[in-house]
Amino acid sequence: MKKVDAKDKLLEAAERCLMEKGSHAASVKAIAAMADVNHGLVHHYFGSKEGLFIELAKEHLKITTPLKTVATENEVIDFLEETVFFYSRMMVELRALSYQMPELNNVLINILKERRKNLQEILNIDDEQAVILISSVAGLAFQAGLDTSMKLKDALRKVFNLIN
Amino acid sequence: MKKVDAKDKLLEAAERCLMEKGSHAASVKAIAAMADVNHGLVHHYFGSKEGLFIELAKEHLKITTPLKTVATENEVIDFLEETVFFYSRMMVELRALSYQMPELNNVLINILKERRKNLQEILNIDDEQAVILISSVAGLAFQAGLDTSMKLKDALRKVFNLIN
Amino acid sequence: MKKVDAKDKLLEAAERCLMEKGSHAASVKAIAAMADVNHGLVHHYFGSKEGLFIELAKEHLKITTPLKTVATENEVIDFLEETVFFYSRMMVELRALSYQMPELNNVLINILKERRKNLQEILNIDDEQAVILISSVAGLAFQAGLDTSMKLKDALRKVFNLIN
Amino acid sequence: MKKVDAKDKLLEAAERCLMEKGSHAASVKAIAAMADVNHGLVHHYFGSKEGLFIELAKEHLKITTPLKTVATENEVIDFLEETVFFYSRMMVELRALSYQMPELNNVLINILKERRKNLQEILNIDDEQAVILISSVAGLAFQAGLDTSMKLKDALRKVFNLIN
DNA sequence: AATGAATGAGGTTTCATTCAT
DNA sequence: TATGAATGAAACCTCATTCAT
Repeated sequence: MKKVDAKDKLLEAAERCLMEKGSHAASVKAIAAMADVNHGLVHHYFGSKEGLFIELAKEHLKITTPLKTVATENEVIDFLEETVFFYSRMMVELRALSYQMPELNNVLINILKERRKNLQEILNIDDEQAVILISSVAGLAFQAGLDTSMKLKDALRKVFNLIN
Repeated sequence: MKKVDAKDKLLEAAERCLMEKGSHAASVKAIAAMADVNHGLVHHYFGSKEGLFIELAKEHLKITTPLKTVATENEVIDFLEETVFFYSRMMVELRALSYQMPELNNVLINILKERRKNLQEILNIDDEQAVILISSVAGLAFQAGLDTSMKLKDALRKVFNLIN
Repeated sequence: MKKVDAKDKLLEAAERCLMEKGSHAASVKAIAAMADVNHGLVHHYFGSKEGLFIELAKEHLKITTPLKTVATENEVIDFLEETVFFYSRMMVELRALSYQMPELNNVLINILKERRKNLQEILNIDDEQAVILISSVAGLAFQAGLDTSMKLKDALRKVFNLIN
Repeated sequence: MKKVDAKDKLLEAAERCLMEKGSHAASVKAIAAMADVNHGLVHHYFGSKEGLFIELAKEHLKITTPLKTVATENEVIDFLEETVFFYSRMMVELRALSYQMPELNNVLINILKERRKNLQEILNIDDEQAVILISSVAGLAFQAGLDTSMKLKDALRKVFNLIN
C-alpha cells in the first residue's frame, strides 16, 4: 500500500548519511547512491542540496515530536535517549552544514526554539530548565559519539533528576 | 620580542577559521589566506591538513589547562565560560573533521578523557559529575551558537549549582 | 555515422599523449585538453587516471590482436613493425605509470602473458622464441625512439630470421 | 681513505630511486631523503634535477664500460646480465625523464651510440648485430621487470648464440 | 519522473626551485 | 657547504549544479 518514492528514499538516505558518515561525507552523489536513486532527482525534488537538508530538518522535527505528555521517570528517560539524543546528533551535523547554507541556518534556529517549547510542555518544566536539559542531552550525545564506553542512560537519569 | 612565524600563524588561523566559518570552510587555502601565508607551508610544517588539526587539538588542550585549582563560584563560572565553552565549540568542529581523519579522531578521544580528569581535579568533583558538567557546557555552547539571545552565563551558573 | 563520444576521445588522446609526450606529460588535464573534453569526464567515465589507463591497456591489447595467422615473411615483418612495435612503445609508457598504479601493474602483467601466447600462435613459434622475439622488438622500438636514424625494418627482418 | 661526500651520495641515491621506485617517484626530495642529504644540495651541486640525471647518465656509462674484452661465452653472458641488463633498466627510466629534459635527451642519444660502439669492440660483432643484441637485452630486461618468472639467463644465452 | 553527460570551481597535495642564513 | 623556509604552478580528484534527452 505504502509506496516509498524517490523523495522519501532521499530524505531517509540523507539522514543515514549524516548520522553514519558525518556532514563532510554527505555529498549529493553519496546520498543518492545510498538511496539507490539518480542524483539528479535531488535537484528535481528539492531544488538544491540545501533544500534537501531543510526538508530533512523540518521532517525530523515533526516526526520526533511525541504525541502525548510522557509521565513516569522511565518514560522520560527513554524519551530523552531515543528522541532528544538522536535529534541532537543530527542537529550537530545540520549545524555544520548550515554555515554555508543561510536558509538552513534560519530553519535550524526556529526548530531549536520550537523544540525547547515542546520540551517544556512534554516534561512540564520551565524555559530555563528546558535549555539546560536539552543542552545537557545534546552534549552527552556528542560525547557519547566519541567515548563509546560512556554510560549514557545513567547520565541521562542523573541529569533529569538534577533538573527536576 | 616574540617572533610569530608561519607555523604559529597557521595554527592561529586554523582556530579562527574553524570557529568563525565552521569546519566546511576551513580549507587549507582558506586557512593559509587567513594566516597570510603560502598554502604550501601547511604541508611543509604539518605534513597534511590532518596534521595541522592534530597539532591544533593538542595545542589547544595544553593552553586551556589552568595551572591552579579555581576556588570561588565566580571563578568557576568564568572558567566554564572562557575555557570549557570555547573548548567545546572547537571540539564540535574538530569532531566534524575527524570523521574523515582517523588519527585526529584518536587524538580527540584522548583529549576528551584528559579533559574530564582535568576538570575533576580543578573543580573537585567526581567522574560522573564531570561528564555531566562538560556535556552540559558543551551543549550550551552549541546552542548559544545558534541562539544568540541565550543568557549563557546564567545557564552556566545554574548548571554548576545543580551539579554541586 | 559513427558518433565519437567523450569516452573514446579520451582513450584516443591518452594514447597519443603517452606516445608523443611520454608518461610524465600524460596528465589528466593534458589528456582532456588534447581530447578537447572537460577534464572532469576522466573521473566520470573511468573513476580515476589509473582507470583510464587500465581501459586503454585492455583496449589496446584487443585491437592489436590480428584475426588470422600471418603467412609470408613480409606480412610478418609488417605485423612486427605495426603491431608489436607500437605495442611495445606504449607498454614502456604504461609500465612507467604502473609503479604508482598497482591495479594497472597487474593488468600489464596479464597482458604481457596473453601477448606472448598470442604471438606464439600467430607466428607458430615456441614460448622461448616468443619471449626473445617480443623482447627484441620491444628493445628495438625503444632504441628507435632515441635514435631516429635506425633502420628499424631491416633490424626487424634480421631478428625474425635469426629466430626462425 | 675514500670520503663519500654529498655529491656521490646523491648520485647513488638517484640511481637506486630510479631503479627501485621508477622515474615518477624520483623526486628531488625523495632522492635527497634516500641519500640522507639536504635537498638543497641537489641544486647546489647539479644546478637542477636535470643536471643530476645528466651526471648520473654519464657516470653510469663510465662505470659500466668493461676495461678489457670479454672472451668466453660465460663471460659474455655474465657481462650481458650484469652490465647491459642493468644499464637498460636505467636507460628506460632516464628516457622517461628525458621527454621533459632536452639536454638529458641529447646526452642519452650520445650514450646510446657510444654504448653500441663499445659493445661491438667488446664482443667483436658488427654494428647491426650490436643493435639487435643491445635491443634484445634491453627488451628482456624490461620484460623481466614485469614477469618475475622469466628465466633471464637462459634467454640471454639464446640471444647471444642466435646472433653469433 | 528520471537519466547521466557535462561543466567549472575548488579541494588536498606534490613538486622543482629559490633564497636568506 | 649546508639548511630549511618559502613560493607558485600543477598534479589528481570531488563536488554541486545544469541540462538535453
